[in-house]
Amino acid sequence: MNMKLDLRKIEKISKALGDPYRLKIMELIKQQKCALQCSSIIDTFELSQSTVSHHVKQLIDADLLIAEKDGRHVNYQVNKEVFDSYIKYLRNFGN
Amino acid sequence: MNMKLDLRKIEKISKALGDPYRLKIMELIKQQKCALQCSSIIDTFELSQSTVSHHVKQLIDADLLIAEKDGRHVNYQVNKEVFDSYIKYLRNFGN
DNA sequence: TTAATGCATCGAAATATTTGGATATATCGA
DNA sequence: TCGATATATCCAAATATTTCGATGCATTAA
Repeated sequence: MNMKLDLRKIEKISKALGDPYRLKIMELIKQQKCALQCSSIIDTFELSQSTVSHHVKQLIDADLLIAEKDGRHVNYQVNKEVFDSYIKYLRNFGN
Repeated sequence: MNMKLDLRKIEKISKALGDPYRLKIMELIKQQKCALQCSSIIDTFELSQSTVSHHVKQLIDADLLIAEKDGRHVNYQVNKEVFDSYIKYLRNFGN
């Protein structure tokens, strides 16, 4: 797909990744074979439900996560395409 | 070199990249053939010297920039190694 | 239909970040 | 040496983010 992210978007993605809980949420979701539900995330941290929801929302707003509603639950998946585009941008600075 | 960054470091790097001025500073420095001086950065933005200095400091603290003193000036360079390690970490999420 | 569950949103307090002025320090040029 | 230049640091104000309790809303189970 190879989308081109503008600077505003790069900033948003970076900001979303710049928090320890959000990084751990990403890792949790990555480690799942299948998509993860929010309640599992809540069980993992010493954070209130609303705080976890807020963090997850930021990851979704940055398009790092894809949310899929499934009845009462919501399943989250890593948006690999956006990660790839972010990495592509960062490669400008590396090798 | 292939250094392994811990989560705390990943967070710091992400946070450093999560600001529009700091992203533009990185781009400015990248675009230089040779290293850039702080005064050039200040001329580029509508920000005070102390604010620019503060932003540059955060990039240095995250090891995204290498500062080299040269008389009255300081030259900045992108730390490609750290970018590569950061990209390597992010690749866990992408492809 | 009603109660319970899963998640989102609102509002407010606590905390962190951003910003610029003032000042410090080091170096250069005259 | 003395004044000017380049950058860093300190402080405080402005702004943004994080956090949680309360509440709302949709869905499922009884």
